Amino acid sequence: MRFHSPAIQYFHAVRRTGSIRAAARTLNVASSAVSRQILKLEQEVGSPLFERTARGLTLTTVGEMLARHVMNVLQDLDRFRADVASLSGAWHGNVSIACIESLTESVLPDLIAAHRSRARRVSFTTEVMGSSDVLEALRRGEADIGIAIALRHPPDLRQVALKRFRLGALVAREHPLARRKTVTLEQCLAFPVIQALPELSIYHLLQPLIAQLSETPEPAIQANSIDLMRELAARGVGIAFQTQLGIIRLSRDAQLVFLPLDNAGSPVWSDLGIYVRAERTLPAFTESFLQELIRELGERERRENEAYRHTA
Amino acid sequence: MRFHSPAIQYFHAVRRTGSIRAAARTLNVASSAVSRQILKLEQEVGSPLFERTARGLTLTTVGEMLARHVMNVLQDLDRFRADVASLSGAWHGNVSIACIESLTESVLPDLIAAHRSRARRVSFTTEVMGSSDVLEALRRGEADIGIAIALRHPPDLRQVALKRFRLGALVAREHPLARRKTVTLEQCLAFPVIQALPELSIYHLLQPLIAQLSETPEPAIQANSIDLMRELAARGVGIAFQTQLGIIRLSRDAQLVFLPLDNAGSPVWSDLGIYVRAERTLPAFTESFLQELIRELGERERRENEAYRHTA
DNA sequence: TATAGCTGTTGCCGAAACGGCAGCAACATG
DNA sequence: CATGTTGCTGCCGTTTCGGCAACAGCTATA
Repeated sequence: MRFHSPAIQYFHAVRRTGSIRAAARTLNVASSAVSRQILKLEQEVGSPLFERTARGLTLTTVGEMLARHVMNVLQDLDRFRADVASLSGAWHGNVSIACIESLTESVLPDLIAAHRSRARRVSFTTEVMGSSDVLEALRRGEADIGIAIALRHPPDLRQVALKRFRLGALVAREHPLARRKTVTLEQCLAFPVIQALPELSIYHLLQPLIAQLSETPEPAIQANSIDLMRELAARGVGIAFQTQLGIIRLSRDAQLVFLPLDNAGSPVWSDLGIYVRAERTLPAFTESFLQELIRELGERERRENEAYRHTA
Repeated sequence: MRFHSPAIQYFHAVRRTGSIRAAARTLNVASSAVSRQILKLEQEVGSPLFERTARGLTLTTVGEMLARHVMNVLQDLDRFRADVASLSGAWHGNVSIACIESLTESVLPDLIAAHRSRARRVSFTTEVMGSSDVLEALRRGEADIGIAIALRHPPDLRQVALKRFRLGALVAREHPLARRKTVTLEQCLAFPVIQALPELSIYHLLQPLIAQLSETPEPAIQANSIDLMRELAARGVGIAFQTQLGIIRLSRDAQLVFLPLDNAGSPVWSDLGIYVRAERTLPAFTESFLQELIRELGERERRENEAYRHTA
């Protein structure tokens, strides 16, 4: 099913790899063929699409415009293929997800497992990265669905859902604060804390609040792994700060206690956004999973708010 | 700028004309070339795209899926072209509008004239038709922007705005009812009325209300032209029913009086929707006009509601 | 019922486009 | 300075595209 000019596929490959020869390798054609298609494209558009450097090619402004169009075409072609396939009963395809680390403990594995048990021929590709990288991966067409801390998102992305979860402190069961129902930032800073590095979005959520306080946190540990921070907190090394998306797991082996964070009397929220490329219609099977994801996150949001309502 | 396979353009032409030879004529190529491209497409998709009749070709289910994809591609190509052109300062293109008749008296001509005076190189194509035809023209890609009575719209269209205007009776200045501020349907039916034929959406707005009444309207005139109905009302032939979108014109040569309609004590609304193909990003100059259109209709909605607030 | 006009399809053939190979110059890295 | 990388370009065989003419099937008209 290759009814599109090879030029646009070659262009797409060159944009992704940043090199004509590398693109040619992934396409299994000679580099000269790729080079000529790019030159032909530039001639027809009437303007260079790439800037040539000794290392390879980078997009020009017009090139980025074409990249946007080409991505629209190729993604819509995927959707068309899926539509035709599902017409003959074959509900299969790949859902590619880019998300931040907080989802990996329970939300995503639970959902994927459940979905796979129903639709066995839908495969998944998941990649964990920082919030801004999630948005970038979506823009570049390297993921279908993105889950990230809700920052200001570029206009070519669409926020299909926004769920808010309480930010909280993770402390070991033996920790002096463990008996409390909620904690404030000030109370926490009296103890050793595990700070998130700037590459984690928790850093950007807490930094402005810490800056407002007079005291500076006692230096303990800085880390860039949610998982590592959790394990450190469990060993009593310090207090970690996270959004609480793993209630089930926590209650199972109750080594850790989650304490919702209060600031100036009100909860500290962490907004989780689900994103999709705006100029795109998702294949049916992807859309189906997306709806389940939204529903599940909404469910967890509701459950958490219920659990901590008396602490608000 | 023809970097897409000729196959999809040929397919698009065949779908529009419903015939290979006709498509070939509009494309200035031999019909055999078109025929072969269609056959090649069908081979690559693995399923027939058209049903062959003696009169020509009609789309199969798979064909309609491909038509959707091809339309997405071609419309996005148009947008890309416009984007590139506007990069070099050339802000030009064509805006194609499909709308119902109520807009032709003042809204559309005013807006187009104003827009043309600012952006002289943006041309317009306007076509007047019934509400359901407006939606169909959008779906078929024959118009960029559609304005119609807000019915249930198909999922492949997006309602970008919804404005409500009061439905009212148009009577000549000398008409016995002309002095009233509002009228009810019952009051009107005591006089000769000009009924809209089912092809006009006013028919579908009024019919359920008339059906609720015990008395049947006095037969007078049935018509399918908003303009004709207005002129007949001005000559005292009967009462016409319309949405009031021409305040300015009416106050200028006050031959006619517009009486907001009341039914069971509450106003009768006529919802006007602005539609766009859902799977599409509009070119910048089209989007610009669309925003002006929404603003203008919102403005008129506001003004009318103000003018008749005391009658509500 | 015969005819004229329409439909899509197919063989044939020249022209255009595509792609592979090998070699070029320019630049980066060691 | 040597080596490896980059993109680009003649040369040439293969594939694809498109035009012409002819064919079979259907419809409407005389």
